Amino acid sequence: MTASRALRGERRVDAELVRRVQEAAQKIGYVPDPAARALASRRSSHVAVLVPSLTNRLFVELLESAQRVLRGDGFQTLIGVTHYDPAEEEQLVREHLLHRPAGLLLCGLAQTAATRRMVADQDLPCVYMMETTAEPQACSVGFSQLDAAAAMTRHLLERGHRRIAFAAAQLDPRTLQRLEGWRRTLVEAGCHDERLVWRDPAPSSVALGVRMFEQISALRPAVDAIFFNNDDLAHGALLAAARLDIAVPGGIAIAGFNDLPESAYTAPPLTTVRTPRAEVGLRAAELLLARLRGEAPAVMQLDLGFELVVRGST
Amino acid sequence: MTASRALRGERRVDAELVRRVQEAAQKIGYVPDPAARALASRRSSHVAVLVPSLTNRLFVELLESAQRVLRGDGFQTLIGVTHYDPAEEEQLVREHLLHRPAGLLLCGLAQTAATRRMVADQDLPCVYMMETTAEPQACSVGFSQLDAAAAMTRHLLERGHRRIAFAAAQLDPRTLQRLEGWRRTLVEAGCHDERLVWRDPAPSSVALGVRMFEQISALRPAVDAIFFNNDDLAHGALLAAARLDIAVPGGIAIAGFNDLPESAYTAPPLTTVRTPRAEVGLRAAELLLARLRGEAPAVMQLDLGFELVVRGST
DNA sequence: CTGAAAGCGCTTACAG
DNA sequence: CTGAAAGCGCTTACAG
Repeated sequence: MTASRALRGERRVDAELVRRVQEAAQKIGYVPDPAARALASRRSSHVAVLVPSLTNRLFVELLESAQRVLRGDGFQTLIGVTHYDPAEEEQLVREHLLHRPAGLLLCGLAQTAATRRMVADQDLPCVYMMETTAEPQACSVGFSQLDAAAAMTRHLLERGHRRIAFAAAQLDPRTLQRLEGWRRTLVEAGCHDERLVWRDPAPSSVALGVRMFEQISALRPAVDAIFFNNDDLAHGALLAAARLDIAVPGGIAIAGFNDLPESAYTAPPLTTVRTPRAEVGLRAAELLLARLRGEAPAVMQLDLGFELVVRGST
Repeated sequence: MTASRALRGERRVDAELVRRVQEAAQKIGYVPDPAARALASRRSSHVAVLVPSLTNRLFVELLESAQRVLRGDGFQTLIGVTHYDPAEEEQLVREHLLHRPAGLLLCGLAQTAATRRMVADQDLPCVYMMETTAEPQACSVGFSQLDAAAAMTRHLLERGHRRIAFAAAQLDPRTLQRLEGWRRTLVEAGCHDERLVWRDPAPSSVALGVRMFEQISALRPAVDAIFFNNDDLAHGALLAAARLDIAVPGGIAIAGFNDLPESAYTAPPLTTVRTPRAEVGLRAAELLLARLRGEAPAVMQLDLGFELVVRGST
C-alpha cells in the first residue's frame, strides 16, 4: 500500500522510503496496470480530445501539440472527430464517458445542453479551445475570432478597398463570429453591404474557393476585395483568378485566414491572419493537467491573440 | 454470469435467455465497464493506430476510415504519430502495450526488431498498412509502391520524355520503393541517369517543392520531366514554374503522387497517382476485427492497387 | 446450457 | 507516516 502511494507521488510518505520504492520498482521493471488503476479509482489515464475535422491542418497542429504535452505526463490521448456537428460531439462525449476519461479538451463553445450536462454531472475537468468566453466557470484557451476578422477588414479598408466581400464555408460558430467582425468594421466605416456575403455550408476546400471566386468575380467591378475565411478557399481563388486572367491585388484583392504553410508560396503570396493553434493546444493541455493535479489554474480564460500577415495579395 | 455471457454474444447461451437479458440491459441502461472488462480479461477495447504523420492528408484519410470501422464495433482508436521514425514507433508501441490494446494497426513494414518482438511476444493481432509484403505470417493491406511509380514513369516515357528526374522528400521506405520503380523502368527503357535523382530528407511540403524545382530547372534543357513523390512537392513546383515563366508541360512536365484533393485544381491540373488510402484504412480495420473475433481471415495480404490520373501537367 | 467461486491489480477509506 | 481490509465490475475456469 505504501509502495502504491510512493509511486503515485502522494505527499504523506517518508522521502527515503519513496526513494527505495522507486529504486525497487525500477529494478524489477514494475509498471502500474492502467486498467486496474482505472477500475479502483474510477478514473482512467485517458484524455479525450474532440476536434471538428482532421482535414483542416489547423486542428492537426492543435492536436499534435496537445498530445505532446499530455503524453509527457503519462496521459493517453483519445482523438475524436465531430465533423462540426454538436450532436455528433454529444455522442462522442457519451461514448468516451464510458471509459471514464480523466479530462476533456473540446473545440469551441457550441456544445449541446446534454453535452454540457454530462460534463458537469461527471465533474469532468474540461478545457474549451479556439475561442474566448466570458463564462467565468468555463476554462478556455483561444483568441477573439471577431477581433481577428475585424483587423483584416480594417487592413483592407486601409488599402483603399471599399467593396469588400466576405466569403465563408462550413459556417461553424467561429466563422460566424468572423462574419460579425467583418460586418461591424464595415458598418463603422460606412461601407457595409450585406449582399457581399457569400456563404456555403460545404466544407472549406480549394475546389470551393475556385467556384466562389468565379461567382463573385462575375460582379466585378462591384467587388474590389474578398476576405476568405480559410486559406484553402483563398488558394482556390488565386488559382481561379490566374485562369480568368484577373490581376491580384490589382483587379481584386484576396485575403485568407489561418496562415497555412502554403500561403507564403502562392502566387501572389497570401495576406492572411496567423492563428496560434499550436499554442492553443499546448496551453489548453497544460491547463487541463494543472486541474488534474488539483491545482487551481492561475487564469480561467487565456487569450493568445493573433497576427496579421500582410503579403502580396492585398 | 450468464448475463455477462449473453451480452458478449458467447455461443452457449439459450437464445430466448439472450433476448431477455438484452431487453433487461436495455431497460436499465446497463453498459459494461471497459476498465473492469480489461482488468479481468487482460485485454482492452482499444486499438492503437500508429501513423507517420498527421500533416500528410494521406494518413488523415487512412485514419478516419479505420476509426469509423473500429468505432462501429465498439473499439476506441488510439492514434499515435511516429514522425517516420522506427525508434519512435517502438517507444509508442511500448507505451501502448501497457494499456493492453486489443489490436494494432501499423504503417509500413520497417518496424525495429524490438517492435516486432513485442508484437509477437504479446500475441497481439496486428495489420500492416500501405505496402504489400511477401511475409506469409504478416497481415497487410496496401499496394505496390514500386509498381505505382513504374506506371507513372512509363506514362512519362510514352509522352516522349527521356530525361526524367525523380524528386523526393522524407525518404521513408515507401519513397525509396518508388525510386526503385522509377529506376527499373528507366533502366529498361535505356535512359536511366542516376544523377537525375533529387532527394531531401526534410518533410514533404509545398515550400520544399518550390526549392527543388528552382534547383532542377536550372539544368534545363537537361531535364524534360520531373516525377515528384508527393503532390505537395509538385504543387510547389507548379508555383515555381509559373514564377520562373517556365511552361508546364511544354518546358518541363511535372507529375505527382497520391492525388490530393487540390491536385485537380492546380494550374495546370496535376498528373498524379491516386492511392487507395481510405480503402486501406477500411480494409485493414475490417481484417483486424475479423482476427479479434477469432476468425481466420480469408486473405493475409490484400493488394488494393492504384490508379494513374492523367491531367494537364504532363 | 447455467451458476458459484475466485481473482484480475490496483485504490479508497478506515485504523493505528 | 504506514498498513490491513474491502472492493472497483467484470471474466476465467471449474462444476454441474
